[in-house]
Amino acid sequence: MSTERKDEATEVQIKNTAKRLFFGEGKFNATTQEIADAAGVNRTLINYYFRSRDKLFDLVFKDAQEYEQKRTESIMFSELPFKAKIEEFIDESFLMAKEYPYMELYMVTQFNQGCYFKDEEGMDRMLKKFYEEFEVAMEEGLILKMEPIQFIINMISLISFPVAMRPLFQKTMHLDDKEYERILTDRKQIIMDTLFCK
Amino acid sequence: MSTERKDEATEVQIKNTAKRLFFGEGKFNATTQEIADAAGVNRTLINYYFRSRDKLFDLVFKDAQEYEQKRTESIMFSELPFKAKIEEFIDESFLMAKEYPYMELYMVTQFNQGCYFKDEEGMDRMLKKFYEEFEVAMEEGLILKMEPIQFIINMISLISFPVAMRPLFQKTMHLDDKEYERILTDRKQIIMDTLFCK
DNA sequence: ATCATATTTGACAAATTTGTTAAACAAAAA
DNA sequence: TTTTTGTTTAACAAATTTGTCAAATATGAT
Repeated sequence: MSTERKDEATEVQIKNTAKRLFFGEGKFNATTQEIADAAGVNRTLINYYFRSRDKLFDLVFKDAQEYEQKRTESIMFSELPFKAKIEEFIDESFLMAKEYPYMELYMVTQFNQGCYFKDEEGMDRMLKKFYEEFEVAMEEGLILKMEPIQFIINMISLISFPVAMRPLFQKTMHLDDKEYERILTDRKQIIMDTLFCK
Repeated sequence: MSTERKDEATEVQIKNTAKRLFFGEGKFNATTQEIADAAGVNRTLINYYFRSRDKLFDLVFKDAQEYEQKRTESIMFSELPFKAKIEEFIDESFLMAKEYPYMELYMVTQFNQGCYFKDEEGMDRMLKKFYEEFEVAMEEGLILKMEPIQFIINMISLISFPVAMRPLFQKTMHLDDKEYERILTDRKQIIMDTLFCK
């Protein structure tokens, strides 16, 4: 029996390539052949390392979910004041979106096709914490009076949508890559001004 | 040569079913067989009426695009004051989203796979008009000072995202259908409060 | 060097999906 | 009725995609 692998470069290579294709280039329907070609390996290796195409998909999806949740948790449970947390979250989100612009979209389409949620408990803990801090911020007059859920929806929407919808926006508004990057950079302040009263 | 058809019920039936599957249920990868089954017709009829699967897809996509643009145009070129136009737009969007929750998402994924835009000219005219009215509203202090493009992004994001992301949100936040409907209803006022200063 | 194990490859089989064709069927026109 | 036109079906062919298997190759340990 072998518990260790001498060279798992290929396995990692395949997984990363799949990640890049899905999240980086939006090729949600990439075939095993396309993935193998892009990774520069034989197609059969995908079956060898991951048993099936679906298994590979699930794995990439799970990893992404975990990563995103950890990232968010580390911000939300930090010692930063509420408003700074949101700023941090925006920064992180845009950074992520720069490398993997289609990730959010992929997550949604996966959920649409009946996908379960991984660490539900962790998410609940985080939401609870958020709700508490949100109440305080609202009392302080930092935020317009509203249900916390509405604030969350506002926040996620303002951050994620322009990233997920980028190709649509760019084409509709005739914006080149450089111009859109600038707009996204400017957005951090815009979002903060939109979310907070003062 | 035949310019008229005695009974185009089947053709319409297929098109509507495809529309429902794509936009209503989010089955973006539905096969011709699935579409035919859902429509209760023989699969070959899809080829008979639309020549190929792709042609059917293109047609449904084009129709949806046209419809959405017409809808928006009729509001934007109406005699309503700026703020009322936005309200109208929100109402229309939510109504649309109720029947076809996955439409926005579908549009984006189509654009991601390199799709052209239909009536570019019409869109440009509309944007120009919007920019003009936006400038006025900003001068009047109705809106925080920002680039019009940022306002548009804010608006579309706040409206469309919670609709497109509904399955994700609902599962994450443990909300049943009724509760989410209520949240969407409440959102109109929230969005207006978020977009406008007074 | 030999052996055992891990990795990679090519060839093949199976499944899925799409598109074509010829024939059956229905309905209106001649 | 016969003909014509339009519609629907079943059977087939082609293409695509996935998964399996045995053989080939590499790599490290003995």
